[in-house]
Amino acid sequence: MKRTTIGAVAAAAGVSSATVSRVLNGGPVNEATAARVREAVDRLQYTPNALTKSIFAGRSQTIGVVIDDLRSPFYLDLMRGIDEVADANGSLVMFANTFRHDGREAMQIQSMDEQRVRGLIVTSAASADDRTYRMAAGGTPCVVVARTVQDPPPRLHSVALDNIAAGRLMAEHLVSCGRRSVGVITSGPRPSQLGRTEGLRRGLAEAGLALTADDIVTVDGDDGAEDAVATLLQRRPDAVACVAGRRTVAIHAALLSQGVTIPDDIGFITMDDFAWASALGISVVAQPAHLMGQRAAEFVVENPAQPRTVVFEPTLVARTSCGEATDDGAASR
Amino acid sequence: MKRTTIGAVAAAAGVSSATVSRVLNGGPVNEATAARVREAVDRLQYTPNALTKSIFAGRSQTIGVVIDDLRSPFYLDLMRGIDEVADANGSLVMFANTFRHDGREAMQIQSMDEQRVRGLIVTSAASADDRTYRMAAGGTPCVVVARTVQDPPPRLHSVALDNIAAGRLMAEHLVSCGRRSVGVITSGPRPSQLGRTEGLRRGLAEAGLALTADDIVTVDGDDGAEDAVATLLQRRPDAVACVAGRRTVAIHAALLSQGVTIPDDIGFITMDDFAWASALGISVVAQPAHLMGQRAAEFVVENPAQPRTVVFEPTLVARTSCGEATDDGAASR
DNA sequence: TTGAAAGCGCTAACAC
DNA sequence: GTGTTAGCGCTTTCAA
Repeated sequence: MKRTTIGAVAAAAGVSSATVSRVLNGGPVNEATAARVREAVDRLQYTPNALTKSIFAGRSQTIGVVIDDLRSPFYLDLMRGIDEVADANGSLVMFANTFRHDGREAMQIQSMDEQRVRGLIVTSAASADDRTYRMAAGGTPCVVVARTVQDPPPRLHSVALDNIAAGRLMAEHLVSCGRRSVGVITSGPRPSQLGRTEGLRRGLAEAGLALTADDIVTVDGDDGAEDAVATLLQRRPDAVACVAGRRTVAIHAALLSQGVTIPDDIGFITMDDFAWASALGISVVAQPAHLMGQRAAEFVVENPAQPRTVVFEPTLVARTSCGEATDDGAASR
Repeated sequence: MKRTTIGAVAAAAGVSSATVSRVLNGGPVNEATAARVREAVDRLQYTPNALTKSIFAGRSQTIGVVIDDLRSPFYLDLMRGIDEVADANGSLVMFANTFRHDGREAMQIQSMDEQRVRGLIVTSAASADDRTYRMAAGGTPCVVVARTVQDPPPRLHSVALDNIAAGRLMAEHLVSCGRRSVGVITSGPRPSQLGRTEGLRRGLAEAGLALTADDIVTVDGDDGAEDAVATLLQRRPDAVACVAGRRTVAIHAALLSQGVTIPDDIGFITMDDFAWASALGISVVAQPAHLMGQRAAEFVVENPAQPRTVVFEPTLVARTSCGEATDDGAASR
């Protein structure tokens, strides 16, 4: 199953392979010769080998993305943003899903490096940081998403969310809807989760409300949702704030299955907007995921040497799941 | 920004590059020499160039996926299935999103071919068929998803759904819930849509119910949902069947915004299961998307010469959006 | 404007 | 076991 090579085309057109290369990549070539070459390309159905090309360039035209969990609405939108600017820049995107399987991350990043990707976008845990540092040091622009890195070396950029502000937004909305004791669901001690929880704490504190360690529970995957919610409900909160966007479905289902009604018994707010949120009346704090993806890809394409960091502001999308907001924060449910 | 090459490692270890290659890829090497080489690899942080490797193999280890629209729950699950078997086979997946932008498809397939992907999985329109045929003819295993191809050449496989059965399932459920006049929403004259509509027609016919051309309207993107639903509602159907899974959100929203209540005024059933369907009580006919993705990737990995076709059976996931089902099909709402 | 030749980083024969 | 020598398919000097 031998493929047509540039040499075969050259032979068919009666020119040298250098000439074929020139007509394909735009060098100075006689129009008549060029026409002959193009005819041969068509006739032989020649498809240039991008792999070989990349050997010369030193790298491919592909942008690598190592992602946590494609199912999360946030990552989906992020991907679309990345894909858009990749496409606009003649790049393809190569993609690997870690499914939060630690250890897989490092291997996948390594694979991307072996593929000589034009740039790397990672949404993974800090565990893979040294591999990323190494890649950046090797000259590949890297972008860490959803997390800032301290003291980044050249070519290591980040695109993040102001998580404190996100938590604060949640708290303010909850308070303005008259909620006074909120339970928090987090997916673990990652920076984003910690930041949002801290924001929540501060926002609540400003209203004279305290958030104690007991008010915060950790979900362990979707399967842990029932347990987490049951634990939280024992403290009889009047609202639940979920700072782990990817667990929204499971937490919401658990809430309902425990027999509470939203927003009458309990208010509910979560992270990341999603298509069905509006049908369900679920209030959320949204990240500009699409924009963040675009920005990340732009960092790759522009490839600045100096490390860049951009922090986006979250926005509140108030619907009905926390009750009605009032200016003075009085209860209105 | 020169990268470490195999030659540099060889020099550092005082051996030839052939020996380095052997320790990396498992050839017969003296353990002492091997140790020295590995030390040099670590010290120099050598990352082999997968691109160059692929030149020899004639192709890369990457599986290409050209997808319609990542946002659709079906494609998301499909991707996860593909990714799983790719990962298990040491392959990465390279991905391009056409967003149904005709013409982009052909270009993206061409790009995949230039990347010498190990195999191609396409979910695209028939418009790109000749490019796919050509790739298959060139020796690259290709899998068309969600559509069967007639008279496939060697290495052109397909993974599809029994669309007629899907439509029939919808019809049967609707009928058993006592619905007698159903309106259908489709996204256009693609084989899958046509098949499901035909299945619906047959299923309804068996219950003595007719489906006329006026009962079928086409949505033009999410923005067309309001119009499509308004048109359909003028005929006062007692149920709406949406055979375009990707439009579920928009159609559902349009239904509500026109003031109908589900299932009291109108029954609603759609294609493809999704995480929130259960919270919303929406009945669906589901495709085994995850399995289909796995199967598609397996065809690529196994690379049989003979064209293979596998047609999956859809399943009904009955919830509450059509009312309660009864055995005799009497109304029960 | 074109061709010959060198070489990108690696693997695969073939000797030793 | 290990080194030498050819390439893989392409681009890129350098002459002509």
